[in-house]
Amino acid sequence: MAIERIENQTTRQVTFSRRRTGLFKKANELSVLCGAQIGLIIFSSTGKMFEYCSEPSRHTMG
Amino acid sequence: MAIERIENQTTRQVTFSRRRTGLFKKANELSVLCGAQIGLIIFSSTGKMFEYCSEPSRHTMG
DNA sequence: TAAGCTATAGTTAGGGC
DNA sequence: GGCCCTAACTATAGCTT
Repeated sequence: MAIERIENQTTRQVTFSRRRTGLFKKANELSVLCGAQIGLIIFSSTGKMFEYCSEPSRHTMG
Repeated sequence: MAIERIENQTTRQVTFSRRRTGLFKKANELSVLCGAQIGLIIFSSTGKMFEYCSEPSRHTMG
């Protein structure tokens, strides 16, 4: 599957929902596995905002 | 593989590098496929910063 | 550390409800 | 919109060099 804008609105919406969930999951895994601090903010093409912020880690924070 | 802090420093470093690359790639794919605007900032456990910001999309920007 | 390899675990497109 | 399913695709852990 080519990485280019999905023109069909329904398909784009479904893909956005699925991949956003996957991206948040991956961000959280990276944070936990490696003790990284991560902030992630997404604005959909309709302007809706979604965000993720990692938990503070006792390994990097006091 | 369990999602919990990797204690071995070498393994953690390698995993951080690999997964960070993967996360940036996924963020970019989501942005392009769905016309989303995305900002992502990562601080490694050693305090080094990495960031990603999507390209402006003509579909959501003027 | 950093590549490169590869088996396998994980993600997701497409479809139905 | 959400949830479930499966086939196909992708990411990556563990290993070698």
